[in-house]
Amino acid sequence: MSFNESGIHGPPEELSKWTGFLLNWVAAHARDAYEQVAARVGLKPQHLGVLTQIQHGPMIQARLSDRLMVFKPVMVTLVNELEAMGLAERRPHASDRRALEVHILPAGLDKVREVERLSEQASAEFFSPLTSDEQRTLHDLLTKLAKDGPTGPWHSPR
Amino acid sequence: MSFNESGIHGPPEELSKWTGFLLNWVAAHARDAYEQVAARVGLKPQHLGVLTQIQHGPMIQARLSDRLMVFKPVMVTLVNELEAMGLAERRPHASDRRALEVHILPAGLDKVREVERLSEQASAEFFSPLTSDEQRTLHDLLTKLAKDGPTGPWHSPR
DNA sequence: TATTGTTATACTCTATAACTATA
DNA sequence: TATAGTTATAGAGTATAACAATA
Repeated sequence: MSFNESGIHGPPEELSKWTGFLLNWVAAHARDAYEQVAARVGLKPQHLGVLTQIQHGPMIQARLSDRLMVFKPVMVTLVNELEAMGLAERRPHASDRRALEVHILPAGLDKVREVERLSEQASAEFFSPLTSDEQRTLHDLLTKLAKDGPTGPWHSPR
Repeated sequence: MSFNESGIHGPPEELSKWTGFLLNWVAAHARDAYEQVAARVGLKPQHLGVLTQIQHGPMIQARLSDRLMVFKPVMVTLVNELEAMGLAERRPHASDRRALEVHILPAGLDKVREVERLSEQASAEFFSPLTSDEQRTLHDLLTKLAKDGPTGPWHSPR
């Protein structure tokens, strides 16, 4: 975990006051765990974001930018890298000659499946301090916050 | 909220699978809420981190670096800024002539108190989709993860 | 006039290195 | 030999601007 992607400030001792601090602390470690999973297959989380989005069918780059909430220039780089690794490829769009569809390749699908396996393991380990019931409860509570909270809709970059 | 401090990737729709994704999504918004609180008193979260640490007594810079998990050069800048704003000041350490104690000033204490007030409001609003019982439950579950989980001890930068 | 993809560029944040002074 | 503070600098990551091609 890099410094201060832990969010806000400070180690656990003083996180107890605002639940939000605690939330950030735990989330930072979850993020870290997932980053490690991605690293194990030689990818960054964003690469997996793209592969996951296109695993059941192609998507044009602009849509990927929107969905993954990254700026267009970043998506250019990500797709370049995925092409270089032979995990995905750009193909011209049938009707819109401006657009490029990003298709997943067999090797890309393999990566997705391996990461699914690894991240299920990682997730199980990460939440192991909680019972199955507690894990369900946590999931429900977070879902409520994500749905009803001020985490509203999203407007994409350009 | 800046893009991808949302963590990992993607908007809420697909966050349901791994609780960790959900966790990150919600945490990003909590972080954002707190950043807005800090911004309302003209500070960054890290400034408040420093002020909070020294509100009940001075601390030398190196300790602040450790506690807030930021690199030494960052702490130099933060304390410079706090001094420029008249919220804190450096004073020589009594016995160790290498060290500088960072003391909070009256204006700094005022800021801390105002932020406490504002962030209690913000917190209440943020977690309002949950009942008081649910909020307590969430706090307990997160505490368990922070305490027993792989969020282990910390080794400070230099 | 707006959108897609790309390049180039700026800005911020994170991290390291090197140095002085002191322990 | 190690620690405290500072300066300088390198490197990622994030964001904007501008352009050509197409809608």
